[in-house]
Amino acid sequence: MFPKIELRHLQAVVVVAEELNFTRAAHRLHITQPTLSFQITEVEKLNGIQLFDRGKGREVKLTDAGRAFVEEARSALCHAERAIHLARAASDDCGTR
Amino acid sequence: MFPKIELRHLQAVVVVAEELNFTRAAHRLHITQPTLSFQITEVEKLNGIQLFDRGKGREVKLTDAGRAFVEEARSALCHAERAIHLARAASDDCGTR
DNA sequence: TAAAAATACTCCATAGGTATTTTAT
DNA sequence: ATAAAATACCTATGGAGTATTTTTA
Repeated sequence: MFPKIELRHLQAVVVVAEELNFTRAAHRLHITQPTLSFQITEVEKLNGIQLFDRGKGREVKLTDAGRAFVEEARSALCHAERAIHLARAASDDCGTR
Repeated sequence: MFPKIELRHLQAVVVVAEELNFTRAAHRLHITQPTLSFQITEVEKLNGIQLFDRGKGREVKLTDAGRAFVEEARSALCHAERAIHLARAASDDCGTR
């Protein structure tokens, strides 16, 4: 019923998918590489899915499951931000009415 | 850039909006009423928005901002769940291929 | 006075960090 | 030899709980 992840996990997966490099992704997210590594592993373990192939060497690749996940994750993040923006806009309307 | 809330907050707002009663909503969320009360306040404070009118008495009402927020929050939660479902489906495809 | 939300406080789980190891170029 | 990811461990923040107070219908 309740998703076993938080927005921070979605954000993490999306950025890693864009960078295909944990170290750079961690910088963008303002967290350390081990923390990011753990977050991704957490998402995969908790939900029984494999999002990235990183078995062979240091090259990080999206799996098919990862690609599907990222697309929806982007939408979720987008709507979450819109929720705040629209609520702010509605509040401001009241202020200037 | 990064939303100052997590999915649990979105879930909390959505359920309170449906119940219009913090105690019942808390039950549905499997948390206590004070915890829920605090979560909602947190969302409002951190983002400078007012989602519920609960100044007068014990009647809880959605504000305009709240209504806008809830709609997007539902979408965000929906996409988050779909992210997991689709990823699982993609994984299973591989297994049965 | 009863029912519901808010407040005060306490505590523990866990998110995040540092240090290190492993691995593949 | 280097660059990047994983692992181990530790700490501190804050998420969640219990107890209590406030409020109004």
